[in-house]
Amino acid sequence: MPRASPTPAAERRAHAVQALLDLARHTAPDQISTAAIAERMGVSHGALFRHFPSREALWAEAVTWATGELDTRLESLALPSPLEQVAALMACHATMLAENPGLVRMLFAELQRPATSLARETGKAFMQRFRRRLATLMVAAQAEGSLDPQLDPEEFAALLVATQQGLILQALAHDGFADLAEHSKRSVALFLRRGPGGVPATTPGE
Amino acid sequence: MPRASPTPAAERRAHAVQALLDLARHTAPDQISTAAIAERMGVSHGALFRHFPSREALWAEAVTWATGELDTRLESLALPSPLEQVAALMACHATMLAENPGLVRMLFAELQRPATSLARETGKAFMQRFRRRLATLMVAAQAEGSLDPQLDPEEFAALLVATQQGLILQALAHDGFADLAEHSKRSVALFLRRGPGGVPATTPGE
DNA sequence: AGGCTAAGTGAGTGATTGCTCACTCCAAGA
DNA sequence: TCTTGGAGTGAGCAATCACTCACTTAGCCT
Repeated sequence: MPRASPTPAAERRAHAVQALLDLARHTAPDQISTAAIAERMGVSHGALFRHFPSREALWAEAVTWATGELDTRLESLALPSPLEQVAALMACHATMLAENPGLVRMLFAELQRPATSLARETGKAFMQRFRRRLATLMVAAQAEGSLDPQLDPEEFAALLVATQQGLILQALAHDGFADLAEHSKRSVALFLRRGPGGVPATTPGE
Repeated sequence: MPRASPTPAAERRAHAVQALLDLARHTAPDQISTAAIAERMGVSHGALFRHFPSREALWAEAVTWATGELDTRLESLALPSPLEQVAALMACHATMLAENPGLVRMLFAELQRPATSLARETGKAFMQRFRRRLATLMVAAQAEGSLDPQLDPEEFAALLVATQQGLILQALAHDGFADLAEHSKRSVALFLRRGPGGVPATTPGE
C-alpha cells in the first residue's frame, strides 16, 4: 500500500465529510462503515480516527457542514417581492437537495433518529430557521397585500416546509430526484395562488 | 429458562410482527436485532428462525401486515360527499399512524432504503393506492362542483399525500405524535377550502 | 544535518450480529 | 402405549464493526 501523503487535519476532516456524503448517495447512512469512508478517502482505517474521536462526531460534522452550506446559499438570495422570495427559497432548497441525495439521506436519517444527538439537533435547528425565514416573508406579503391576511403565517410556512419534505421523501422512495425541483415549483405555485378567484398556478398538461 | 409453550406457527409469526412493531416505537428498525425480537416474544433466538427464513422476511411481513391493516381501516370509511370522504381518509390515516409510531418508523425506513426490497415495494404500493383513492374522490368532487375544476386531481392528491408525509416526518423529528392528527386536519382544511374567494379554513388562534 | 511533531499505518481487540444445527420436548393420532 | 413431527433450545460460527496502539514516515524549523 502506498502511503497517503500527509495532509493538514482540517483538510482531511473536510475530505472525510465529503466521502461520507458521497457514499450516502447510494447507501443508507447507518450502513456506511468507517472503514468504507477511509477507503474512499484513500487512507487507512486508523487514520480516520486520528481526526475524529468517534464515528458519531464525523456524522455530526457532516450535518453541520451540510446545513451550513444550505444556509449560505439561501442567504445569498434576494428577490424584490416577498412572495417571489418565498418561491426562490423553496426552489433553491429543492434544487440543492435534488443535486445531493446523499445530503438528503443524512438529514432525513438524523431527523428520524429516536434518541437525540448533536447531528439530529443541528438538522432540526436548520429546519426551524428555514421555516422561520418563510414565516417572516409571509408576514411581509400580508402587509403588502399579496397574501390572504387570514392565513396564519407560522402555520402556512410549516405547511410549505412539510410539503417540501414530503416531496423529498417521494423522490427518495421513487429514485426520482430529477423531478423534485419541478414538483416543488408546482406545489409552491399552488400554495401561493393569490387573491380571491385567482386561477390555480398549476398547468394540467405536461 | 422455562421453555416457551409450543404455539402454532401462524400465531408465532403474528407475535413476531407485533414484537417488531412494538420495538420500533422507540428504536430505528435497522438497529433492532433479531435477538431483541426473540427476547420480547419470550422465545429463544433460534426459535425465531424456525418461522422466518431471514431477518428480511420478517421485516417484509411486518410491512405487509401493517399496510393491510391500514387498507382495512381506510376501506371501512364511507362518507356522503367526496370532499368529506377525502377529509375522513386523511384523518384516519393520520390518527392510525399517530397511534403507532413503530409502524411509521418501519414504513419510512423502508421507503428510504436505497436498494429495493419486498418491504419497500409493499410500502410504495400502499402509498400509491392511497393517492389513487384520493385522486378518484377529487374527480368526483369536481364533477359535483365542490372542487376547483382547474386542479389536476392526480397532482392535487399527490400534494395532499406529500404534506401528510411531511407532517409525519415533523412528528418523528419532534416526538410530537400527539399533535399529528390535529395538524393533519388543519392542513386538509386549508387544501380543501372551496371556491373562489373562499375563506381559508384555518383558525388563527390555537 | 538533525530533531521535533503532525500525520499515516495495519495488525489487533472485544463486542455484536444474523443464522445454523444437533438435540430436546410434548401433544395428538394410530 | 407408542410413534411422529412440529416447535423450542442454546451453544456456537463466521462475518462485521468501531475503535486502539505501538510504530513508521515525512516535512518543517533551527
